[in-house]
Amino acid sequence: MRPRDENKRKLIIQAAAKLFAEQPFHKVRLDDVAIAAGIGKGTLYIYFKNKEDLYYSLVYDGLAGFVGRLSERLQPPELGFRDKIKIIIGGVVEFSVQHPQLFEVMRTVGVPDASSQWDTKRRELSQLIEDVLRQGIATGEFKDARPDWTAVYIPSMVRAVMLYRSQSVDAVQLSEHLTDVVLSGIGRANS
Amino acid sequence: MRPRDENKRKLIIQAAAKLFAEQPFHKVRLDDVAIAAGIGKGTLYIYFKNKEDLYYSLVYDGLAGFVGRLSERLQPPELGFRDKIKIIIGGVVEFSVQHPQLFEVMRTVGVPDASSQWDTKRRELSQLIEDVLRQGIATGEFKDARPDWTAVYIPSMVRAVMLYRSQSVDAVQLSEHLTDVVLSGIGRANS
Amino acid sequence: MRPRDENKRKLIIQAAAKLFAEQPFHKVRLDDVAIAAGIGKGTLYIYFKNKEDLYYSLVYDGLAGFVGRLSERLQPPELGFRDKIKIIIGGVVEFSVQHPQLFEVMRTVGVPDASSQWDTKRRELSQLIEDVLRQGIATGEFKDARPDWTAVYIPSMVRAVMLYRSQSVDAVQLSEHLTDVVLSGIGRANS
Amino acid sequence: MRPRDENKRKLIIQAAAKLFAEQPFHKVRLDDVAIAAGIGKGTLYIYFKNKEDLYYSLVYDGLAGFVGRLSERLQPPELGFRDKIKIIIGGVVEFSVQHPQLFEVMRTVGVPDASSQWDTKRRELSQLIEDVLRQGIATGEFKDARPDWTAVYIPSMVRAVMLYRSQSVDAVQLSEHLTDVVLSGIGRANS
DNA sequence: AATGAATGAGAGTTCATTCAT
DNA sequence: AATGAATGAACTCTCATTCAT
Repeated sequence: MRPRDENKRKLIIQAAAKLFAEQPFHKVRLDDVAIAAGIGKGTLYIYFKNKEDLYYSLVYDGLAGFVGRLSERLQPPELGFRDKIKIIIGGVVEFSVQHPQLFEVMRTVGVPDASSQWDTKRRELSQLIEDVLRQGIATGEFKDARPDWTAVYIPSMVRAVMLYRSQSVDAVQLSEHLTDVVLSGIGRANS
Repeated sequence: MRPRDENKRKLIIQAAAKLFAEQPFHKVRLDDVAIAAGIGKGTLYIYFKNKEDLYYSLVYDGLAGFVGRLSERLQPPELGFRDKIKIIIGGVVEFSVQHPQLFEVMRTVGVPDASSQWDTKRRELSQLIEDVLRQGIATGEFKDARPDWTAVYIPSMVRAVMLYRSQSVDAVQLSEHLTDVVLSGIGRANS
Repeated sequence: MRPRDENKRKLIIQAAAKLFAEQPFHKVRLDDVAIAAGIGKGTLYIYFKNKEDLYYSLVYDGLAGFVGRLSERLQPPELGFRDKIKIIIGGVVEFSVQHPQLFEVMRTVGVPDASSQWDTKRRELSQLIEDVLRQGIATGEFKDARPDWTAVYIPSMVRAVMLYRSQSVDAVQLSEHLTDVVLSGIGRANS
Repeated sequence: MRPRDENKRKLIIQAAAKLFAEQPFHKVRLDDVAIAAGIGKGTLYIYFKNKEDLYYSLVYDGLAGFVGRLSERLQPPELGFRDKIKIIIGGVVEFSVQHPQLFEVMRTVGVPDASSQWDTKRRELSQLIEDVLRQGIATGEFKDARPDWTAVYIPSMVRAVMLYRSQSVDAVQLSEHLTDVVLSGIGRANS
């Protein structure tokens, strides 16, 4: 008996991510995913229930990894809240640059069953950001009437730039610009 | 294929908008669109070249109307740049509230052929915003290294809130919060 | 608009009957059915819900026609019960000769959902026979402890001969033999 | 593919018989057969060439055992032909009661390659019955123009009752009724 | 001998599109 | 212009069979 190769799942997800990034869901053929992954078509169904499952697993895996890593980076107690915001923004930008497919993929995704796994991870990310904001508000470092909204602003801003301005984006510059806007806004005079 | 009855076209677009808002592109059947619009399936092809055309036309129409109206509202020469930003944000929010389907629809949309009509309109909106920003920068009222980026931030922030926080959104409150963040940021201390 | 051609249903059923008679259910491809009927594959799904539906419809139609005709032939009040038995046996034999595919088809059919349409027709046939038997019993012309069983014997006997002895079957001879056996049995001495 | 463990073969056949009795051929998955038999899927192919082979082997085995046993029971030279008919009918009924699955299974079976093994066994059974009939005819005890046909009637009658009236069947009663019909028929008056 | 992960041909079914009416 | 019956390409998914272990 051939042992279940755990790498194969990863392999499939990678191949699929690429294809889903290039075309919308309905144009991606599982035939092509199988070919790209170098496996048989039937094998897909050993690792994933169906096309949707593959799709959401892919988003989930990517997001879960990212949120996990980001969460760790925010642990050090010596970090100030502004530092944390920088880390968050930097992290989101970095992720969007390193996994453009994945970021791209999430565009097609609607709001799935709010119960679906990947949505849970998305909420987790929002919560992570919101928590940082709330702590900063508590110390008076931030002032924000709706940190829950601000928490969803941040990833969406990155996404928008990557989506519509991707050719000319420098990660560092984008991080700095975003941090600037979020922390200080663009208004200068007559405030 | 030449629209004879302009009303019928609107009818179809309305019916389609509802369905495309509820389900992703590939799950919407033209059969259902025809039924919802109360017309025959073949009639769709009189008014639209194919499914994609219907889809993009729908987004285009909505967006074009919005951009047109917004553009007009920004005409009065007595408006200050901060007022204009408020108008823009208010307009986007208002649009997203009044046409949630349309706003929802755009989620599925990827970056279509950059040449596609609706993308043109999206760029027009971005440009509209960017222009206001640049003018404000010129007068020293705004300070922004990348107004082109900021221009895409704004609609994306609205979109994100509508998408993920839609249950609890009050239009006025959202407008104000957004304006606040964009103009002043959330940072208070140590700036 | 092309009007729904009611002949088309018949056409499909005929083509399908031939194929289902030649091969077991799972070896019949709908592709081939469509080709044989000279229609598009999708058209099948306008007239039938799916492969099973086509299959059972086919059996049902054939059986319904037969039971209807047989029922009429048994109407004349001047018929004696022995005549009626002869008519029934003759009818079943004739049907099995004229529609060998259909008879053949029924072999594959299991006992479907007892609720399925075709089973209803089969029961109707059984009942028709049973009624004749019961009437004959009432007049003393027949003696049969279980006319309900005898009613199912008769078609099954025809079926068996057609299935396993089909090369050498003469309809008239078979009818007479069956009538003989059913009415008189084969025992002669020592009864 | 050479059966090493004769027990395992039996095990598989038993498990398969149950499944094939419950569903038509094409709905039975070898996966399920393997699970039901408590063995690996690949093991099936050690004992049987393929799905069809398993299927026919199953029928063959059951039938072969039955025909063998029946044949023995008919050996005693002191038996009269009527006794033999009773034994045959009783045997068929008993078999159909004890192995309803197997009996049920044979329904799906078409006329396979007339060359297939199981058909040979079926012919053997027919021949066994026909021989008894012919001997009875020779002694004048029976009168039957087509004992070859009568030979196929008998099992088919049992099958039909088991298939369509199975809930209410008492083996002894069925045997007696069948014997009655076959030997004496149901006609009483005016013969 | 035994296994079950892997395979991929082939099946049923859907649905955007066409076209006769 | 309007229709919906007809189409068939293309899809997802199944499952008998193979084969590395």
